[in-house]
Amino acid sequence: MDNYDFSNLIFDFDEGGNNGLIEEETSSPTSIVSSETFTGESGGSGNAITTLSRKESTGSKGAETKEMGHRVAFRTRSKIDVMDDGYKWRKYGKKSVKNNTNKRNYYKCSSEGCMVKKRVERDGEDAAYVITTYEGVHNHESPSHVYFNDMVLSYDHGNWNQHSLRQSIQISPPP
DNA sequence: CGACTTTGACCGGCGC
DNA sequence: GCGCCGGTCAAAGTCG
Repeated sequence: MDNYDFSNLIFDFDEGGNNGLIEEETSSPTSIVSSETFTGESGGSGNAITTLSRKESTGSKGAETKEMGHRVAFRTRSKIDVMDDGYKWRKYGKKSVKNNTNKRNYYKCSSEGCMVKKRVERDGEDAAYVITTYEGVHNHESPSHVYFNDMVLSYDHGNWNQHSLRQSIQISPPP
């Protein structure tokens, strides 16, 4: 399992219906959950780039009733760009951001009816790190029946608590 | 032959 | 109003 190394997990949970529910003034909207329970990175997680300044429109204007769905950002250390999480992803775009010299890849679930989008970006400072951002939820079962981490996040007064984070990545695909 | 990847161009939103 | 940035689409090409 040297392919994936969960040194830093960044959960960027954005719900459109945050009607004043989560209104932290200083707390950044981006909750960083450093989970070292995975492989106990040996000094890997040295610098945590928590400055993910998201221009969240904290301004009043709700108008967030749009179907934003879920947005989760994983920052992992992997040798490969895309992590095979069991779903089939179709690349539909590649762009280079200014903040990052590397290119950003855009993936979309190949299954019909499943408009889940995935954004994979490589860290500019640490090429070993890959930032994968999932957007949306799957409407269908995984083609390979993969049980990813059973992570149940509970929002508790402005703090994300990992209620149940199992590190057992049980992948039982057909041989 | 089919599905998927690749790359450039286009469009929209936001900032100045 | 213009320019910049980010995101998406579509056509061609490639691989299995």
